[in-house]
Amino acid sequence: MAERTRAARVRTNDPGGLRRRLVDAAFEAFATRGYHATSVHDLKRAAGATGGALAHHFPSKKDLGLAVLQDRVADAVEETWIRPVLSARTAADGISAVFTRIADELDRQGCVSGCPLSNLALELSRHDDDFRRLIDAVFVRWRAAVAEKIRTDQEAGLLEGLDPEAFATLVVASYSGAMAMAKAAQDAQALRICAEELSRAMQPRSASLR
Amino acid sequence: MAERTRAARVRTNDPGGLRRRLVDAAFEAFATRGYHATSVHDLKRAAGATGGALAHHFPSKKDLGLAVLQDRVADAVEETWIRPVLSARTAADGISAVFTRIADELDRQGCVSGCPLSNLALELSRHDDDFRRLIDAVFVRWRAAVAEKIRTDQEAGLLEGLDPEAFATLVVASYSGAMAMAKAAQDAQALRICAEELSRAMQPRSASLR
DNA sequence: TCGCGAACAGGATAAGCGTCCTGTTTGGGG
DNA sequence: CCCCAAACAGGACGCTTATCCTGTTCGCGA
Repeated sequence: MAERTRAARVRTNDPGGLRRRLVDAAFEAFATRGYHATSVHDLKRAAGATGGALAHHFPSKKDLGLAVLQDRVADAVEETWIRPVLSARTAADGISAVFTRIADELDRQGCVSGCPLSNLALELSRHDDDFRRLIDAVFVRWRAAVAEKIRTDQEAGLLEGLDPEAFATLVVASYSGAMAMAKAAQDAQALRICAEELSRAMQPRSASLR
Repeated sequence: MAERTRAARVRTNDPGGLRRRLVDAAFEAFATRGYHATSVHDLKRAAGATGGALAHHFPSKKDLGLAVLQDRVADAVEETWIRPVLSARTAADGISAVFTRIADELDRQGCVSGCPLSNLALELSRHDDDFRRLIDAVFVRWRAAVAEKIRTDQEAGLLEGLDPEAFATLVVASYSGAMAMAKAAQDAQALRICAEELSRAMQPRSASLR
């Protein structure tokens, strides 16, 4: 049943590489177009894989989705949010910088696809509980990292008067929601505004005008 | 081709009623399961309509989606957010009350389906520009109403030191994002936390601990 | 009362979907 | 070198999808 008429039959088994290409293609597609709006045929074409190969690595579309969440979405949050914030001078600096950097990137690439985690969260949380658990775990990790940085600042005397966990929740919620508005407006301004307002909310409570 | 074997053929033309039932069913389904995850067959069954009737009122699924946004989502935001906030004593009261009321409702009904507008925003904004424009318009209206209430408070001397438009953006973003987290956690706590943090951020900047 | 357009019934249709199956190729361990 | 499990090819399969078509029924205006 294999192809024989084509000139050179050159195939090399590369399980790790093909698997990675499939998850990459799925991450890209799920994050931009959505899980249900993406067909497995699209993914096969994007990754240059055949049905047999896909079925071998991922028996079902759901398995691919779970792999995307574990192998890509979690890392994306780690790279774009957690590491920059933790390595910044202060929590306020880090949070503001992340908002600004992402807004700049969106302007540069000219379109807003939204936060991959939020996109999948809204689409899949109620669809399947396995998805929901993974998504929630990423949100928990995200909030915990921001809260940790805030607490570190407080212990160093750089910040006062905030509940670390609560404010971290506000930060993550603001980002997620601002990205939703940015996606609807196709304009990153909402992100910059929220960054500014969060900075204001973090300032120590002394008499100062704007 | 019509049914003749069935006992009593009782049909009454009710264009307005059937149309409303279709849009209701679509709103319910799109808001909870999502647009792409809902088939038109599901909608026909939920509304008790036949293919011919659906096609008569809505030539395509997209037409139904646009009607849902115009006739239901916009009103839902008006009812659950804009009117309560505008009619509250102060902006701070209104915002806090809406967060709390919705959190209570979610606890009572035991599951979190999320904000209909945000759900559709993330799923459809990049899918189709007609959807995107309608969604953005609702966000704009939403933010403007909250900003208006804040400005009214300021003019009455009840509030100071806030940029109305900017803070309204933070409020809407926080709600949208907190609802996303609540959906992933299936727990309304994120909403209560954000309400509390927004209240703190609205307090005049005097020396007071928590 | 009657006619005509709007409202609706019910299925046809073609394309697309996710999954699975059989067969072939690869490459590392014995 | 050989062999066998893993890796992959390619398509069949059954089901669902959204749309559309023809035919029937309703109900308002005249």
